[in-house]
Amino acid sequence: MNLKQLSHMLSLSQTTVSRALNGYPEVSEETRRRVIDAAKRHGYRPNPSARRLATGKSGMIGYVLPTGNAVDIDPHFVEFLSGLGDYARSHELDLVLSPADADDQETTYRRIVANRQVDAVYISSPRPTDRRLALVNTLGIPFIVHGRSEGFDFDYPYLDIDNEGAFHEAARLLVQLGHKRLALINGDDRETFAIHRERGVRRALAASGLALGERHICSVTMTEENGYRAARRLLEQSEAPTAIVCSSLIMALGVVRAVRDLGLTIPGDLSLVAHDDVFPWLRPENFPVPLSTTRSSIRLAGARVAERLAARISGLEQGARGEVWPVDLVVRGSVAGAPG
Amino acid sequence: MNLKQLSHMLSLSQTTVSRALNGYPEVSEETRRRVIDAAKRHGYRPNPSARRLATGKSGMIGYVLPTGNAVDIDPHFVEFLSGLGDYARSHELDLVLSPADADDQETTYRRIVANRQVDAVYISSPRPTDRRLALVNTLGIPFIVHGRSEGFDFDYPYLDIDNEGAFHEAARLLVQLGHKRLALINGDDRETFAIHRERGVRRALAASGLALGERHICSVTMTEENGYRAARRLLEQSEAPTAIVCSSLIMALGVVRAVRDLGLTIPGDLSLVAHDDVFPWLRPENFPVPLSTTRSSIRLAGARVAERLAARISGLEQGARGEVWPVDLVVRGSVAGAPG
DNA sequence: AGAGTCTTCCAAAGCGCTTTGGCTTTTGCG
DNA sequence: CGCAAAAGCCAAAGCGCTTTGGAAGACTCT
Repeated sequence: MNLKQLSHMLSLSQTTVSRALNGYPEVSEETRRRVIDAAKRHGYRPNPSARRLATGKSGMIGYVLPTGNAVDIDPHFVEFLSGLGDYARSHELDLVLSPADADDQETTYRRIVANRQVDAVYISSPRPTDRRLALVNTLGIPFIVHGRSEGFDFDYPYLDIDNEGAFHEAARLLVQLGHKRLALINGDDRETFAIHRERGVRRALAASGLALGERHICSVTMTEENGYRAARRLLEQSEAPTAIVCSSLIMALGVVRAVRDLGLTIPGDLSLVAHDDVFPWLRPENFPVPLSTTRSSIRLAGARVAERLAARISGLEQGARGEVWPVDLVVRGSVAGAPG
Repeated sequence: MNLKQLSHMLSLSQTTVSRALNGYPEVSEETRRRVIDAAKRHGYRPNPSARRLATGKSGMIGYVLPTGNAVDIDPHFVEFLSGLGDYARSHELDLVLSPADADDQETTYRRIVANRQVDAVYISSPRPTDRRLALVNTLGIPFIVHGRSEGFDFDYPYLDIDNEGAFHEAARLLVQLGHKRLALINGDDRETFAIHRERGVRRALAASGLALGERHICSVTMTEENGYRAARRLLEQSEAPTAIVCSSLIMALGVVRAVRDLGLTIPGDLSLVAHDDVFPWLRPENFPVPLSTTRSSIRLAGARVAERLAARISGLEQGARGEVWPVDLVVRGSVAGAPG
């Protein structure tokens, strides 16, 4: 059933039917009802390809997926996706993933914009002066950044959590508990979130006249193994930290293993706080010693990004509004006063 | 730059230019060169919307993403996606994720097929007589199933791993080591993979006159917490198993924790084997006691599915070819002879 | 009553591509 | 050399929608 057939069977022109369906005012309320009714009855659905060709709108949102043999998709992605899907489903929005060479995403961005394949895109894990951001900004497609960049002279719309505040709070708590030597096991420090987290920790330490030693900070991709290695390295040095703040639950798994291997205990010898993005399959309260966390549901963020993307597409949201979510500090058994 | 402009500047008709570009034979080799050359020089790229409207082909593959408040996307998905992306990237294939209510995916399948939004779809985590499979089969869109269904009277193309064989091998090893009481911590037993795994274990036990007790089998969604609970339940009963086969690394984390909480040891009191889909962020060799696994890279499967999907779209692959990958059994420190 | 203004609808022109059917021009062959 | 077949190209008709530019009739106002 296409527009032609429908309009013919209503003895109306395609114009009128199209307008009636799309809510234009140039059609009487009575005809509109008649049209909508008939459309529903016959299960008419406008052909998206045709509509897209005519309007340039696709009803999809895009994400450029960095790929490559050595490139792993972050497991956080799937949780974010769950949230995005939750919202998108109820609005008949589809998500198109365009795989791109991790080292050349620009080509892909240009392609999907030039082709009008999607109405909006989102960008995740941005870095300071991230090229994707600059590009997308000049290309003029609606977008939202999940996370934040830094060092640009223009504003842009984003959704981020208060990474600095979260890690500041975590570190402050540890300092208050008497810890003098804190360490940070961070994610890739080329990404803004990691920079912010480090900043938060440093600020908390500085407030008490302490500092984050060169050898007390690690920046690695967030795997269990890297968490283990980092922890061993930290704990086996002479000035071993008495508390560790860790950027992910997955790495925290490794930290816990390292602590055990070294015959130490949590929180007796080491206090541990990690950031929790809220995975259904790995929960901090179920760690051998319940893990204190800074918690923020990445899934909710996904839903919110979808919502704002939809709002931008429809013109409901405009401007470069940034949105920063506060992060909960959840204290559990893994922190205690400094030993000695 | 569109076709009209390009053909005009070449003093050719749109017909000829289009044919030259698409490799049709009705055009001389010389003109073809000339056209291709000009197209490249001016960076001409056919408008996909227009092409899609004319041909009905979209150059995208689809996946219906089950969503809902209580629905979590499987973390395996992201690894599969990495593989899919690897292949898709090199072939300029995009992936469109259509979120659907987990309880009503049919509507979405019908929509994306009716709208010709994608050229092919894949289906994952199928169940016996899975309705999606029957639907997609009648809708006549090219598809591939990742996993297998059962109980249909038609054949279909799929890619699966030898789940039964893998778990058979694992169980057989344990039996050979003298274990009499095996337990299985399985995934959702409404899904075929879980059924196959159980079958494999049973077969191995039966071969030695043993059986899988009613109380020695669990079927749960694969989270750390569920692994822990299942293990406790198993190990605290009177006829506690001396060996456990477990359907995922994530659950195995929970099992390890439970074993510790109970003051037992691996492999002294309990032998453990788990299935490993090969996550970059969690590796069996890094478990407190290196974990024996049945291993199969789900990422490679993703790449292969993409490859076959592409082949089906282009008509290169036809028929209902099923492909079953063997699974490696990797023995590490977590298995030993039965205690006592 | 006539002019001007809404209201309601329509015909037709795109959007940019593919493909059908047909028209010249070459080519092959007796 | 003449004729049929093949080669090479083109004009135009879709694909199914949106949107522009009217047109016809109903209404208001003086």
